Amino acid sequence: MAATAERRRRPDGERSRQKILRAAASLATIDGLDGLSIGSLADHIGMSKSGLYAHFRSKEQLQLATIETALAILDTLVVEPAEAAATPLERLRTLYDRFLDYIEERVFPGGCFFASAESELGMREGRVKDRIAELQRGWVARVEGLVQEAQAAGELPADEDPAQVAFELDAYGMMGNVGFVLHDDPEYLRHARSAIHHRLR
Amino acid sequence: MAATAERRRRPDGERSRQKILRAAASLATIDGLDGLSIGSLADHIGMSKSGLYAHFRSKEQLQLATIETALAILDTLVVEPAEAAATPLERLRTLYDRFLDYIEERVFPGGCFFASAESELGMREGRVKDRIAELQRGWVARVEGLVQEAQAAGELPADEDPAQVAFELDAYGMMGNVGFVLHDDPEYLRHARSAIHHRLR
DNA sequence: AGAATATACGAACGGTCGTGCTATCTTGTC
DNA sequence: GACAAGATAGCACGACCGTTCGTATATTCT
Repeated sequence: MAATAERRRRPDGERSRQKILRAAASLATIDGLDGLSIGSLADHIGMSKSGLYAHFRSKEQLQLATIETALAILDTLVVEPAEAAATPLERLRTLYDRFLDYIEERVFPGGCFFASAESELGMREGRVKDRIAELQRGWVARVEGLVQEAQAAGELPADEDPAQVAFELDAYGMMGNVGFVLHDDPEYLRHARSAIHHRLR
Repeated sequence: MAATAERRRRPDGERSRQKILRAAASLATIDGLDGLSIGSLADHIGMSKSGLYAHFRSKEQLQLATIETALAILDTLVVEPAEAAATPLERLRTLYDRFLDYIEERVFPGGCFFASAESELGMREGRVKDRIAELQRGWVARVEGLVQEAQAAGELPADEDPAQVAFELDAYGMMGNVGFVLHDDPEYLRHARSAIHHRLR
């Protein structure tokens, strides 16, 4: 009768897995999600290549797991604090304030993990690109929804296209990220903050 | 008497070189400037790896030459048409109109060559990254200068920070590019055009 | 305590990477 | 037509790539 004795995972293995994935998310913002190599990742955290590899069935699985790890970090640092704000407009402002903080604090050394991945994977094919595209759509949909809520609450002018507003807000964040990383100059983040706050006035 | 017999290049060699560099610029927008490999590039244009390599002293030299080739294409398709316009404001509008055309027409399969390179090389080091950063600064300086000229001509409100306006214009272009490539959806370019034209009103 | 399994390692695989060396064509100049 | 030099190809190198396998150790379950 179905002797499916599912063995439990060991805590040290789970700790290793988290360590691998956090390092992978960081290195991916420098070398790219594809440019990241298993050997250098193993060296970076002091593990053997085969020991690291055993946690995943393929490099693609490692990449997919890395994306989910980065997503959890973004949720904790950016999305969840924004959801705690009182009004839709405050949620929007907090979302982008926390987003720009998360870039400036170099949570990932190469800026926003997802901005990097979107640029890198734009023309690729496969599950990794599909997941990144899906998450980008989800982010835009969230912003667009908040804009609509703010309009319904009378906090933003109701005659503007929410999709257009969401596009512009995201553009400021994206450009702030790229400029800040490329020139190591927070001036770009100041421009982004200024543009966002002016747009949400 | 300096017998510096400068040996001339042969035209067939120059043709090959151009063919290589144009293909390299295209492939770099898919696989990245670093991800591009000499072997696959050689296969792609039907040449041997060593025959291709002989045109350059190293991969870095190939990358640097590829950047200059992409720059010449951008200049021809975007910058020069803009400079032909009558007023500063018209030059600004033409610059971004041609820029978005150049993305939409898929001059490079992965969108704007320089947008890709900026995102990829943000945290790298070396001459390739330095050149990309230099060109990005040059582009922003050009836009900022045009904004100042337009203000001096009374075509744009004089109470705005030119650097801020340039940041926002560039943000629209950048986001339009990334979204268009990632989702293969011209909606992002429409948003970019709308935002830019509204900003230059 | 003993059996079973999760974790980690070292070694090795076929393949591709960037990079040289050498030989063979092809072209322009005298 | 001879000759120098540019253009291209063939071949090989050491390094690294993702991946697999066998094995030793540490933990959990019976």
